[in-house]
Amino acid sequence: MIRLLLADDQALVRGALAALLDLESDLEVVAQVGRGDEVVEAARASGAEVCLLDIEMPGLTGIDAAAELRRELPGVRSLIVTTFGRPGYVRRAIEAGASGFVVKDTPARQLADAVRRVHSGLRVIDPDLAAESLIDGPSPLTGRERELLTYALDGSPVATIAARVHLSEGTVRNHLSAAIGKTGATTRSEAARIAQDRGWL
Amino acid sequence: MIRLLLADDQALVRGALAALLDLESDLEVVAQVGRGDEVVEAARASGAEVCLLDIEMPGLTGIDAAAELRRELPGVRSLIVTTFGRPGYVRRAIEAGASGFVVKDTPARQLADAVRRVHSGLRVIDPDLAAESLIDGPSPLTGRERELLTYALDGSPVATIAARVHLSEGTVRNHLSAAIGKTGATTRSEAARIAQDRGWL
DNA sequence: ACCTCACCGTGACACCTGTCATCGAGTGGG
DNA sequence: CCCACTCGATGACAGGTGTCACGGTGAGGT
Repeated sequence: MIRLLLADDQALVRGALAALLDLESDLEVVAQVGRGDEVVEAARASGAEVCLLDIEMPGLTGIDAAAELRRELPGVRSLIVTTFGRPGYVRRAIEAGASGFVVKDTPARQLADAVRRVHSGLRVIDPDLAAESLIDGPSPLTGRERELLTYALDGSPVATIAARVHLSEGTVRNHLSAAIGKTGATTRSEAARIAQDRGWL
Repeated sequence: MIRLLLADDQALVRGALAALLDLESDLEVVAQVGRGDEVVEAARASGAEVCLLDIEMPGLTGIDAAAELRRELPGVRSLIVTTFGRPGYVRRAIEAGASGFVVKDTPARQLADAVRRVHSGLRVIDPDLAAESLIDGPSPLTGRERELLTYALDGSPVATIAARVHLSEGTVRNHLSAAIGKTGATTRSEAARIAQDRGWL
């Protein structure tokens, strides 16, 4: 009997996944949480062996939750289950110590198998995403560039961004210009979108 | 026995919802599709009585699929099940003839009840969303403004948008300026984001 | 010690963007 | 019929934006 923890901010999806996995005779959902920062505590209390983690969650990212699990409960394995198969996500998930990465597009019947493999110590990674993540390479963005791009995501004017990070307007423009060059974009909005698509933010 | 059709582009979520609903003794999932433009055909072939429709789907929106169902198979009821509880979505869903609107944040155990109510002819609408949708009013955007805003969503330069719709650059700027005023924004990117949040696109 | 690189800043320049005034054509309601 | 509204367009202007050149600091590697 493999003991599972589910972390997803959408209650309906969480409950549905629980129903799906409980159909398997060798799987048992022992905990469910809707926030990233509740994962470790719930995992400890429930004695979960495998944690299925969504990435977009309030409190803490699924990837960050996987890193925390690695530190606090090294015996627990984590499997990222997410909507967005962004190349950078795969890389960061593996670096955070996750044992698997599955997108929500995969057929439902394959999920239980992925869980079993992760539980037995194998790595489960979507082959297409692994390839993309390799050819793409790691993020070329510096810390500042990444930070400023996240603020540029909604199309804020440079002045607003500069005020938010307490920097000169010219400096912000320069960092963003560098980011635009690295992403191959022509405007900061486009650069921000591209960076997000690749999981660089 | 209520016969259900599930439409959601994420196979895992679709399968999980099927597992969840099949646990109920009076419900039966008789069809599953991953595209909006396959809904009507599948509903006809399977004899579904209630269709659970996601909004974001390839081919056709869940809302548009509900409208098509209304026309082609008036006896079939539709229940929108979506991630985003945008006020404009609720309004458009009801206008399209949907009988219910539920966000994926709601507890899993409430879904089956929602399905039963819809099947018995009642309307099921998230009360918070209904209120928001009322105070918000309908979209103030004209057709052109809405169209141009969708192209502005990714931060494209005005010149690119103008070329795409075969309009003068100045005209595009004027329409976008109007949209910026109506949304209370200061840039077209912000206006586009606000309009999308309210379900005006 | 030297080099590299990320970081912060200034100034200048060409270009893009948002706003406003103004025009004409078409549509539908009172 | 006239009015209100949308749509398309032009021109002009202030201000925002992207790029480049240049300078300076500090951390880390050789």
